[in-house]
Amino acid sequence: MPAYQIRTPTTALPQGVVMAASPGTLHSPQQLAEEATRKRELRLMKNREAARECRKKKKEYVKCLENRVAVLENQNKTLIEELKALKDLYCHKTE
DNA sequence: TATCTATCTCGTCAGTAACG
DNA sequence: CGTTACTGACGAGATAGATA
Repeated sequence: MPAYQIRTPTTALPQGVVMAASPGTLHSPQQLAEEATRKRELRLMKNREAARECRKKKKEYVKCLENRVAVLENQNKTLIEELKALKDLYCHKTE
């Protein structure tokens, strides 16, 4: 599992989703088919939401990495400047 | 302006890890 | 072991920019 992923189980049902009837109340093949369809639609809806959330998290993760790259590049630049200055100082001392 | 191409976005499927 | 959430891969449609 990627490091940016934190599992947080969701309990809320997506908007517009109606809970299926309890198993004991199903009888005819018609009802069974409807139940299967409902289950499939619910699964697709949840997966759709999950995919959106996953992509959002990934985007944020990438943005975070890009920020970190920028910070490190700046630090590197500063350190190079500092090293250069110290070298100059040292050279002039030894002359 | 019509067509082509590259890139982006979204939904779905399939596989996997984690949980109870 | 069954269920659930997460995510990589894929295909389809949308969009933007280039070219004749």
